Amino acid sequence: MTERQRKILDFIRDYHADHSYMPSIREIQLGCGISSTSVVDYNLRLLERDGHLKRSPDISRAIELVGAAPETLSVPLCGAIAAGEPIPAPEPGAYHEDVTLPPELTPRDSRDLYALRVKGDSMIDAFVTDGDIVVLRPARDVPRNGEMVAAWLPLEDSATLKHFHLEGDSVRLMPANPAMEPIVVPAGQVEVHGKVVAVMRRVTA
Amino acid sequence: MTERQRKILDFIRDYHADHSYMPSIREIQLGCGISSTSVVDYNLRLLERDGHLKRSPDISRAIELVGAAPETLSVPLCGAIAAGEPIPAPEPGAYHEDVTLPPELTPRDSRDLYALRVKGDSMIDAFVTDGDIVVLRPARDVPRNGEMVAAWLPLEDSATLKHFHLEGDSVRLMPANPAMEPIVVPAGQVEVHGKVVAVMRRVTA
DNA sequence: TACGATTGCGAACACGCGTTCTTTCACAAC
DNA sequence: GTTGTGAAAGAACGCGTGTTCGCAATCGTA
Repeated sequence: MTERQRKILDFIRDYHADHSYMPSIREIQLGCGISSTSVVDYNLRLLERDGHLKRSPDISRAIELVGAAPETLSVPLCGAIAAGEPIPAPEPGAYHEDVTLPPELTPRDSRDLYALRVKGDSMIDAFVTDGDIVVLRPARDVPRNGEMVAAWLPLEDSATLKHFHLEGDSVRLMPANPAMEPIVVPAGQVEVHGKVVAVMRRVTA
Repeated sequence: MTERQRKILDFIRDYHADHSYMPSIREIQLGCGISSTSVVDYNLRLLERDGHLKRSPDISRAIELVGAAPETLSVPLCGAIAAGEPIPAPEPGAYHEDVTLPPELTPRDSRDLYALRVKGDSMIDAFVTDGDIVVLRPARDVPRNGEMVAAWLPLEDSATLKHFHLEGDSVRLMPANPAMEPIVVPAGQVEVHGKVVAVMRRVTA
């Protein structure tokens, strides 16, 4: 990519950040110190050929930045998970707010994700503490050993975040802290509601 | 707000989500089933008066949505922090990529934020583990007791994330795990490079 | 009923703005 | 040399598009 093309691309990005609409060719011309609109058009054509942007012919300010899409994903914050309380099912429409997921936290398969706010310090053994937001994917199959899951124990009426291990007919729920005892229950006495795919925490201190 | 105005606002939002540029008045006219452009202009004028959007006169497709800003914040990912290595200073321009911060993780004062990727498990005692992204604010004053900080020990040539406690002339760096020993050093032998304001983790298992 | 304010409609106007044509210059290939 | 190509410049063309003006329909108020 030419120096001039990079300058044009940066200008478009900045312009789009300031206003939320796109610059015209003549504004790009002035902003980048180019002496003709045809040169801007020429370079925009090359930038479109290389996939850096998309243009709609004959339409004013119709530039789409393709690579710069923030790709943020909104997932419903369905409630809270705390020791002794059931895990809310990911019911669409039953949530109050959305959590915006940055691309760094977005997994490959982003369907049906939901988020829960962690209440209490009952899961600190898995690097998760009070106030954290955990992002979960509904468990459609048996988790692989070692995955962090939201496990629901019907007999004890309690839920917790643990590492999942299937050993024969029993499930071992491993805390991350070796000083704490794992929970071992028959496979029929545990329901995996979701796998943890991301954790977010705002440190307020 | 009129039914028609709400319809126009929704159409603009959808259009802006599809393309990244704004619709023209005539496209709003067609999209909302309005029979004249002047009606669109009239309602846009009202919407601008009520603060729902902003328009730049005589400029094509120059509509700015004011209330609908996702307010995501990009902060530079300046490098990694690992035991035994220095903490990179937040040098502008020296970073390679950006991290998008969702509004849930954005603090009130969002100036000069920077992010570091945690390498190694040397900070697991503060709910932070390998691969996490920590967001820091440069320490402009003495942290309050209890704040999580990135502390740099010149004598040991090492950096770590700990809870900060100032006690007289010495600084106590407290791990979150009571089973581990705190570090107590004279105040002159520790530099606080930044306060942790957020933590993000993608669980890959 | 009368009247002003609000809302809506259609058409013409005028400028914004993408496009295109011509020309120039540098550089490489044959 | 000629030819071809990428990059740039300037000017003109013409459609895209915001703006405005006149007029009708509706509604509240006196």
